[in-house]
Amino acid sequence: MPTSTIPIDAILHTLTEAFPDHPMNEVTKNPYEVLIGCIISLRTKDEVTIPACQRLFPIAPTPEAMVTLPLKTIQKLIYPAGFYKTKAETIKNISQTLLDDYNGQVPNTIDELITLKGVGRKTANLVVGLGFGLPAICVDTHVHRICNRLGYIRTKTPEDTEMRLRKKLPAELWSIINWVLVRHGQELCKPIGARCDACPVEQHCRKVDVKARKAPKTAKPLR
DNA sequence: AAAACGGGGGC
DNA sequence: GCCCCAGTTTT
Repeated sequence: MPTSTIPIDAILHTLTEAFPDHPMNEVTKNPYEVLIGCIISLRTKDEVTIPACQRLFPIAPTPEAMVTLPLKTIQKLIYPAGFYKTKAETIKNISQTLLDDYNGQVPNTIDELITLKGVGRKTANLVVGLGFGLPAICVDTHVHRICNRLGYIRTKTPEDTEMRLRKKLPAELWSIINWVLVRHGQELCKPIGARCDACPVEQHCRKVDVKARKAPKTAKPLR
């Protein structure tokens, strides 16, 4: 009984065993801290982001506490995460906006979240999914690539992918792809040189557009 | 759609 | 030094 449908739920279930939780949710599930953690994580690896969060959150777990911290203090706490000056300003600015416009609460809708300066679609979706536990899809290049590589969908841009996933994928599976597919993409299902040998879901994969690593050049022509 | 922006980390 | 990085903002 061959089926033309990719068993996406089985694939996600298998990958969830490999990547049980989003790193940020191992630090906090508090919406405010998730939001601030997302700012710290911009263009920054998890292993640097997490310690920065663990230094900052105990000192300033709320917008009220955060706005009392001098900018320099925030900068120092998050320093190794990079972009520390901009990030500190963004963190303080967001906290003040939450106090001014949202009674100190983090809004739980994409539309409201993206009005905060420094918060875009990706961060907004992570806050909704990780902070509030609501269905949210955060499509990046990894998710986009893997969904197409599996043959689950065929789309040109991450935006298209997000739209298609909203239609095709059951809402209860939305938020888990935020970390499962990203992690999978970072560690195994890479853009070039995918490690299909170690892939736990290779049996389900159609390997659309899988690129091998280019053979190393054997010799440079001398002259 | 593409560039600008920003700074530490890996190599 | 040079390039990368789960992004956001501006042109």
